[in-house]
Amino acid sequence: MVVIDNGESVARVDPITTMRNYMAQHGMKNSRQRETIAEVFFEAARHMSVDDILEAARQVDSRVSQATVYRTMKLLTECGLAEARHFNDGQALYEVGDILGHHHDHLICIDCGKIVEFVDERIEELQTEIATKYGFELTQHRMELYGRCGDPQCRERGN
Amino acid sequence: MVVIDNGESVARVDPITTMRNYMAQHGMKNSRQRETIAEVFFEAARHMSVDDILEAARQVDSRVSQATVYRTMKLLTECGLAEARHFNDGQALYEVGDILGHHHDHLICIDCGKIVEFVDERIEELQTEIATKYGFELTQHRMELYGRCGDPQCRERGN
DNA sequence: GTCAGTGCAAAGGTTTTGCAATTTA
DNA sequence: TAAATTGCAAAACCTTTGCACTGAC
Repeated sequence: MVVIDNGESVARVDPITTMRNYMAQHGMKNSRQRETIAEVFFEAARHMSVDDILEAARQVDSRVSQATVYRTMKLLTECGLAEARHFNDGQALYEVGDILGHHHDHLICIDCGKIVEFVDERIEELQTEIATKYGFELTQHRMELYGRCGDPQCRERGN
Repeated sequence: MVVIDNGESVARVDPITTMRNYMAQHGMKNSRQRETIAEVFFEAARHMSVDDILEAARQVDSRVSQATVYRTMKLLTECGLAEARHFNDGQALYEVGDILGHHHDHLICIDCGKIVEFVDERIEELQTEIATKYGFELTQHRMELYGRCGDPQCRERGN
């Protein structure tokens, strides 16, 4: 169960229920694999690649294939329950969607790969202002800051 | 010839000269293909995929291969003369680097694919502030706003 | 003449897809 | 039982790379 507190009201969204509703509304059938994949993904609640998810799902049920993970994550993305990120132009990383957690942006260490999530309301407001200025109706945005984290334990790439 | 006006001083950077200097400093040889590719890329000065660049280069010199375009764009990226963008997780789009044009962010129409470039100093400042707050030394950032452009001529995707 | 650059095609990595078999409702 | 889902492997897609040949210095 995830709680969203947007400062005005509190909504409770259960991702598994949301997924089931979405499937029902779209003439889709549920399956053992989809439930397993969704469970491990929402339980971990962190940035996971398809292979991470596959590995975790197989610990619960060894009969899950990579293709099904790809298909299920696409489904969850369509629901708005998951979002794909491409920080490094390699494998996509999935994280829980805005409707479950708070929207946030990312700060990524170019040496150790550490990812910090943050929100800054001033930036959110400026983004809307800029979109409006150019006649756009904003639907989504992506902001990623890259730098060196300065952590003493930071291991440079290649170590 | 590209002019950079950063508000304090004005520098003139010729990309072809910069590329030649870079190659000389790195024990590389120039070639007919590299000059052709660089010429068409800097002349167009817009977002171009590798295939766009290949097509344009072949109109000048039919003996240019895709592999050489990839290799040359990588070289130009290392020089800072070009930057790769991945707006849609498909083919990369290249644009001229910050040292040639002003740094800018992007507003992308999700219906017609139109790309608007913009700069907002307030956002630039906030980004640095946020990175500092989390102990990061900012090296680079990426901000993309997605929405509907509201243009009457906007053709929805798939048309 | 030497060594870097090229073109080609093959290989690489990630994601999608066709299809027969299976599972769900 | 009909229709959607699965697993497998092949294909698709973008990009990189090995190698013999070409071309720049």
